Amino acid sequence: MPELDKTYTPAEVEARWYQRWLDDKCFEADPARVSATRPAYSIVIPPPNVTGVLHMGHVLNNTIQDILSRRARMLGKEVLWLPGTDHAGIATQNVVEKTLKKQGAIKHRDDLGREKLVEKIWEWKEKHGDIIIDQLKKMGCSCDWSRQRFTFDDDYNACVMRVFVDLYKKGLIYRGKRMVNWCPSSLTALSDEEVIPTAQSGFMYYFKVQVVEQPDTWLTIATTRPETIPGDTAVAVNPKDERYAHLIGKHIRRPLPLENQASIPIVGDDHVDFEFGTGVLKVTPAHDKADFEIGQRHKLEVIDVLHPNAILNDLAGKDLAGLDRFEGRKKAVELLKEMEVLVKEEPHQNNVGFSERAGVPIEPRLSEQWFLKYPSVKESQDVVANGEMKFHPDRWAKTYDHWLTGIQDWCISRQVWWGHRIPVWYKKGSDRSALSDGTVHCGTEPPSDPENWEQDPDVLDTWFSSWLWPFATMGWTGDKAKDAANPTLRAFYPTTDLVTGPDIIFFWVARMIMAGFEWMGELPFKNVYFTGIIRDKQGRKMSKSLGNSPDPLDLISRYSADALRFGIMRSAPLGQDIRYDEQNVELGRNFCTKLWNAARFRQMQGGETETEISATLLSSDDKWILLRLNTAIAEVTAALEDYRFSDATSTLYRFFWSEYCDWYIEASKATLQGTDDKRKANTLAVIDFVLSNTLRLFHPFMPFITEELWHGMAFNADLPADQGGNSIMVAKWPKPLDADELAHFGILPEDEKTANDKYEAVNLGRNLKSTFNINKRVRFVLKPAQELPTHEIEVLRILLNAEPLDVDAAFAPTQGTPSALTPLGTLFLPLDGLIDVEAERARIGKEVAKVESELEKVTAKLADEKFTSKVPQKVLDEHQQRKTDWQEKLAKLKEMISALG
RNA sequence: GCGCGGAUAGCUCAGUGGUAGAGCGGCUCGCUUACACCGAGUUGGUCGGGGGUUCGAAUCCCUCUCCGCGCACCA
Repeated sequence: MPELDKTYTPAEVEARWYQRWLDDKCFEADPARVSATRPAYSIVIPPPNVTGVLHMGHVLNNTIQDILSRRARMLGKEVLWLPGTDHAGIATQNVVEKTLKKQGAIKHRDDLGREKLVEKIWEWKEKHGDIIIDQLKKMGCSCDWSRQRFTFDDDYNACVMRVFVDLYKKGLIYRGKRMVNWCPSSLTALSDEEVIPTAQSGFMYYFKVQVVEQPDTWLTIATTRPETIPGDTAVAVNPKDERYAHLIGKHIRRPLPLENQASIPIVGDDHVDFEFGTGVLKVTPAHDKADFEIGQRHKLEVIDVLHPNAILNDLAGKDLAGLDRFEGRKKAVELLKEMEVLVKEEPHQNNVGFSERAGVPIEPRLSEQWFLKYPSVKESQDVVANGEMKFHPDRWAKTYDHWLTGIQDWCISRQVWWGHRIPVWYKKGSDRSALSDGTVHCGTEPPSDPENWEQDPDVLDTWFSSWLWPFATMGWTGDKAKDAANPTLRAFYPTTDLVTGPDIIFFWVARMIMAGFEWMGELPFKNVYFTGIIRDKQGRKMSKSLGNSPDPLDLISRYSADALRFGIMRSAPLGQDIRYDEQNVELGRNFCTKLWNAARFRQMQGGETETEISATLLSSDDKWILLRLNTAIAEVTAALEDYRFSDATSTLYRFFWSEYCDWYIEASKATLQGTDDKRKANTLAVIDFVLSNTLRLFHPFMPFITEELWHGMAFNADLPADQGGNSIMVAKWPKPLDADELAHFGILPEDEKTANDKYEAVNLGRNLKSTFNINKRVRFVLKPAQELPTHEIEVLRILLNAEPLDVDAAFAPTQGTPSALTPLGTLFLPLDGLIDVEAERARIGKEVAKVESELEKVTAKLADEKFTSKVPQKVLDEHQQRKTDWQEKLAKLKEMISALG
């Protein structure tokens, strides 16, 4: 056995093993190896932004995927964890544009033009694209890097084009002039999902307008956006509103712009809520979704008073033109004041939609966009509703179902340049509003006479490429015969698990399911695990602007990747948000150190790795730890099968730290420090057995240190290469000893009690020592309740740190000797009158009080006829037994007090 | 407004009808030949409030309060 270093050096170990795993192609999936006895297991990574950097959310998400993948390998499956990145259209273009502007290279993207800018973005991608991938590698992620994909790869691009053309031909993609969410910063349309409603404190402005036909009548209108008054083309009231109904059909004078105070109609529309504001609504069809609909119903004029970048245009009038929308608001209020029509302004809370990527308020805007009527909606809804696809936690199924029920068409076009260009060409000189077969071309290839055509300038929403991820990454071609012969698709689609955040359930998960059905005829994954959101200690979401997100790479360098992984998994209960606390990572590091030292301890006992355990030589402690190991294996296995990762880590922690290290190893020192070589070798065999199982149980969580120790302890030595000889990654996942094996070792369930009783006696003895402030080795005397083997006495002595431990059935303590009732008998701490009798009396008195109170409770219950007559026999027996136990204990405690004198 | 989570020890969380738990922290001891990134001991709770069902409720029902999230509305 090679000797382990005194201290663990994770940085060196982690780098070395990761390279070795890569060299040995340990992560590479081979569809040819899939068989009935070697089933496939697959996950596709939620592709991070190609120019992004790793954050804690990635750590959580990818640790889980790695745990699932690594365990699947240990279960003997052929595993494909398929990695890659996405091009994140708007975000990436924003970053590059901003950088170029900062460098002074451009003022506006038009200065460079489409081709040049896209070139610059590619340069950026080449430079930054591998950062996040390298970071995932630092975490230990066991992805098949040979299959790494990017949403802009040629093959992938072809999939996107094919899908667009297919949907277009099916009539599901159409072009329409509609109100969309417009981002004035990125100058593009956004889908509803990319708009985040955000509470804003603003003002509600009340202003009055004159009814043209009745100059004495004034109406008061409430608005939050006075700058859009020049775009008003009507005011609306509810026809059922008695205050105003008689005015329908008349007109009011629009106050702005000053040079064009047009007369606009008063219309009746049910949309108006007469409880809200004044019950009179100004209608701006160009700048509000609801207003646009009112406008449609009443055939109102549409006046767009904003430039695309939200600067007011000439139609807003000379006072407002050229102002930004927010400055324009102030100016409009001033003008209303000057005209003396501003009635009041009140602070007002409302929700304003913000662009998810650019962080600015979006502007509802009428524009020509491409829309998609979602395909395969019913299948997608059913597959989750009927439980064929499982969500964990399953409450997300309800959210998913709700969204699909009220689903709206998806605006898929974006007015940026970094993205998949829409494969539609228009015949030059043709009228785009009246397209026909001859004037529009939609195809994966340009028209044969490209000089006569112009391609649509728009690109597709990034999610329009991401929704194909589960099969486009596997080489899907859309050709039935080819795809049927594609070994990767055949073996690994549908994938097994998807791990993602619930915030992208609509953006991504739902759409992937639809795409799966539409083009593969099948669901894309069988289980979806939704992680929680990582929050800081105060419960705030982690964000760049708050600066409360730690850098995972920094954590790795300070604590190791294993520590980070273990720490984050320990604090991530199923379905709940995670309070991140660096202490958990520190605890992960401590755990690694403990593991390292426990392995070193084993090595220091010498001897080769022992494999044969002799049933006849097993001590009660050996049997106990084997039973505890069985429980731990069963618990961890069950927890992982239910995606309860933090439960799994709790079990690992409890088993290893408290059961194995604190009790078993300490107890086995009786043997290891003894002179019986046969027993010693047998205990070492038990230790090796337990450690080799422990390392395997830990491996999915802490891949590096477990691999290092697997080899360091030579547990790989006698194993075939593909079963752990080469790497712990493919060692067999532990199984509890079955009934036959337990019988072979002569282990009975009640063996657990034998050791437990002993440990309880130890606890009580230690407690005695600390009560009397004894911190040296001292003499204990046990007056045994039954005969004890010498080995057990030696274990007791070591655990009690007693010198000596006398066993004396006839022990007659001097008055005042502290003692404790233990399952093994009465344990005395003879201090030869050195103790404070009063302190001891107080100590036992406290215990008496507790026992008396418990006894009182149970006695009262048993005296209550309502209780005894209604309760099941089993519960009654339990209570009876409890009463007897407390009574006995009380009697003995009283004896102890009287023995004090 | 509708829906979904959550409220248990100082902190993070287990605990779905039968004697309230764990880890961390705090405090007190201790460098006993694996480990001070450690060991031993100890201290912490009328289980958010109120009502109900029950012999018995942290647990089931009703109701209220507070925190978080989603959807709708948002003039």
